[in-house]
Amino acid sequence: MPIHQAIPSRRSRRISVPELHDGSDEDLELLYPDSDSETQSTSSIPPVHAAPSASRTAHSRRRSEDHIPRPPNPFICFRSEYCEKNKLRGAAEIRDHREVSRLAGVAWRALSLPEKKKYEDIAREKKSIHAQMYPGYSYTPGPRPGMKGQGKRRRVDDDGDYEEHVAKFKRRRSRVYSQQYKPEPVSSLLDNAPSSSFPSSPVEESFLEPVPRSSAPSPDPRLSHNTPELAPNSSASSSVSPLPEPAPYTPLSFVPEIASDDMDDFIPTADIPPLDLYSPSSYSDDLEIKIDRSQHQAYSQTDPVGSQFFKTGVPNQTRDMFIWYNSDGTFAHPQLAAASSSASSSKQVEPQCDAWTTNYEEASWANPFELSMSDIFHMDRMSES
DNA sequence: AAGAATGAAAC
DNA sequence: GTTTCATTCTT
Repeated sequence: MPIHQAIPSRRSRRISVPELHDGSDEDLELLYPDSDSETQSTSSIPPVHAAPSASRTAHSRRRSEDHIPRPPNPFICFRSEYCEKNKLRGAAEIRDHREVSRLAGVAWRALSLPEKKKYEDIAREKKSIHAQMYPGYSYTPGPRPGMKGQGKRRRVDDDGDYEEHVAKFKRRRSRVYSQQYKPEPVSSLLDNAPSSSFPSSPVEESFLEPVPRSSAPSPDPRLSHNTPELAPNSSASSSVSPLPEPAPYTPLSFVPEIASDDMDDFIPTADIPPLDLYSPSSYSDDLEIKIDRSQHQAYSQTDPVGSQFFKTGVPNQTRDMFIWYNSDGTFAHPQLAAASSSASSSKQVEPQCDAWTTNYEEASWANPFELSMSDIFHMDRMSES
């Protein structure tokens, strides 16, 4: 591991660090897993200035010696792990970390809520450790562009960068959009196709209109017993389905409202994320599956999971691959589970959310990616306005 | 030094 | 609402 030098800061950031924590290296290790607290010393390194990340990583920006990095957010935690796992596995190595970030983003968005929560917990934990270590810490971002003669604003108006700036803005918007479920006209999608990350594919047919959220599938931990691998290995990807035989797919109460026009029917369901680095070049658009999990701010009791939409024409079997199964082959999908157990019910089964707080991987997920990632087409939504 | 992702926290 | 910065490491 390369150790980056701490570079003299361009401006000193004030961090109030009134007291030093009693600094256990364990804490450090937890917060910054990669830092080797051992090498660092013969003890007594004042952990105060010890924000390991500050010197080691930190985006190679100039930071003062005693800069204290922010605690990582859930996504950053996820991304780190994502990187690590793939490194370990020796999966197709992607050097360009911009690409890694894109893929991590895809994976993140496809993550189930319980899985996401896992990283939120991790982030919370790190945050709390951070707070222990730096009691008086408060985040102090650099100067904002608003004031001052745009001193530090990223130059965007030199027509060279403007487009990129816009693109970036839209990208950012897009995730907001996906979180908020606002419908977007197809045309704008076309105009703003995500470009490089994903195959430019026949977007003509658009997906999009978010289907009214019905209660989404959720795992029922009570029915499962073991902990399947979260991350499918890419190697296994070719073998299709050691999965439990899917029951006939019967969209119970979540039959999508079909918007007539160019709107195809979408069937909301669930999936697991690819915890792997897939080369975008391996994507193909012959099978059009829309992966679009919405994110919810709260872990709603009734609608805990985001939705995913499949285009019409996707074979039932394929769709079924995306449905959650328990490891014993029973349905994790609350509705399907209810249907199979009691014929009478079209009523919804409320997922047990408290189980989610502790059991992240209990339910076995049908792994759509075992179909091979190449069958999956992801499309970011773009939004203006 | 920039950039790619998302989210927290600060303006 | 908008900006920075947290992680990672190549380009």
